[in-house]
Amino acid sequence: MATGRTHRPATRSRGIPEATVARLPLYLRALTALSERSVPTVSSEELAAAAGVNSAKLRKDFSYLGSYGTRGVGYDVEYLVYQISRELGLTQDWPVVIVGIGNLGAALANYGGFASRGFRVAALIDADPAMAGKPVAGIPVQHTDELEKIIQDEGVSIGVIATPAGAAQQVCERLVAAGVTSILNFAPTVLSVPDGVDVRKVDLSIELQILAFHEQRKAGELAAGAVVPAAASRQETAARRGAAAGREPAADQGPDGDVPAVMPT
Amino acid sequence: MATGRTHRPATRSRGIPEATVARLPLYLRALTALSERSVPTVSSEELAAAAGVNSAKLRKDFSYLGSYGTRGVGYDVEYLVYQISRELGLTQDWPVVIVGIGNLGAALANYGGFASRGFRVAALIDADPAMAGKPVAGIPVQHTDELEKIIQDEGVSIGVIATPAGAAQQVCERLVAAGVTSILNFAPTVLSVPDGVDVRKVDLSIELQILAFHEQRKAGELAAGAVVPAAASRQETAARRGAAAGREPAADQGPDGDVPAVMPT
DNA sequence: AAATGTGAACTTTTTCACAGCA
DNA sequence: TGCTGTGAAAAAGTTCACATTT
Repeated sequence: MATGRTHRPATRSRGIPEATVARLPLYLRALTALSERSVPTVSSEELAAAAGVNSAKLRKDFSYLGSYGTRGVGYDVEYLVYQISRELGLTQDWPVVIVGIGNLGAALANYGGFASRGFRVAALIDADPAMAGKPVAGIPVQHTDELEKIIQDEGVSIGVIATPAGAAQQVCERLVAAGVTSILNFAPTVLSVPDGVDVRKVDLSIELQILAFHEQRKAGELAAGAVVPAAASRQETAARRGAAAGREPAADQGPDGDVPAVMPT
Repeated sequence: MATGRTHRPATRSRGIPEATVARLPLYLRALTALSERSVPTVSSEELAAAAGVNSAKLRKDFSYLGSYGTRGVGYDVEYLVYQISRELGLTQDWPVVIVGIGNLGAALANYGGFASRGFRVAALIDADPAMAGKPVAGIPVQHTDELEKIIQDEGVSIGVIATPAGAAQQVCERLVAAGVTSILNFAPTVLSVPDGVDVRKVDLSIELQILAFHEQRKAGELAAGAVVPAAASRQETAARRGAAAGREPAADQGPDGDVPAVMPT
């Protein structure tokens, strides 16, 4: 819509598909693990297995970044780590504020994966005056009154909302007004933001509900000679509805693709 | 190599697209809010706005469930709440165990949205003997040794893993061996599970990295006459790479679709 | 008049399969 | 020979636009 350019990517299109972007952190994690084990190169097959995707997808994903592999050999681990990090913007410093230091906010502040990879917790903010000054994960909690000042002083462009649902929209608006342009929302609400502001949502109960949906399906299918030999008759099996629901096999995927099926037994 | 059933869904496919399933909890939440305000009916337009999607998508989604609306009128809120709940399997009781009661596990145990909507925290499990018996969110923590017994006794089919990454795969295998067939994984690892077991992953650092990617793009695009008038020159703007990257406008989406653009300013 | 439900067009994502290169 | 990189095909998801129903 907005841009008038609707012709085919004429020359070198820098447009990485959203689905690919969402998988880059996955590859990066797998690569980092390999790097720590001093593995010098890796094939698309191996890396794909480690990341839990299929190798064709991985190769296609990488092809959007450029030609970073060597035919007949594979990918240089260190080099790929660098390329993906740079593509994701992790070679720069991202100061982040966490608003709402309840149970979840504290967990986030303590979460190691946050601090690594270029993200730095610039401030913890809570509306409760009793929390002010109290250190969480070694960082003193500051009062909401300070929000705008902190964001401007630290140059924060990414905010994390871990407040109750009722406070989220208001916090969001203050963050945005102060200059934040990317928000990670843990509150179970739909946030309204102006154009140009990115919101990503993490919702625990939604994930559980999706699992429940598939779980129910499995219960309904257990008569049709499916998998899952152990303990299958535990549910009340309320799945009475449409006629014999002969859909897919029971195997299912995670949020963004495949889950490698490796029998541990 | 588990199931041999690969035939096509023969007759009336009860197959609800995965993307639709992922949005049902969103609709349900919006509907529940309307229900609490005693709103009797709602149009696709209104409901879509509340859920943060577009109305055509919502109607299409609902069409997979059946014809639950009334032309010229809209949808009966209570009726839809019931239908979606049932479709998601939330009309039955889902006992859930949470393994790993650190900061995050405790946050999850305390999270209200968990307990509502059919999910019941059947047990909190931690490997630390010092935690045993200590109540979290009113539920005494039990030791990992009890894991199998709890799952069998309570008929648990959904497990939540909130352990450190190093313990996750092992916990996962014990859960699965004991009969769990759906897992919500908060540990930053790819879990290997047998066929027929569902895994969904929630990964805080991945979400942040995706935000960083888009944030970097914005910084690189700010020369091209984009949006974001306020405080735009804060980043180091390392985005020097491909030639003039004239892609989309700066507006972006969340994990599963649209973000309503409502200027608060 | 208003709003659903849905074929059809379109877009995005995944998968296939193999040419091409080290 | 082995593995990448990628066109082309297939599948999944989204949006359009309007016939249909209340």
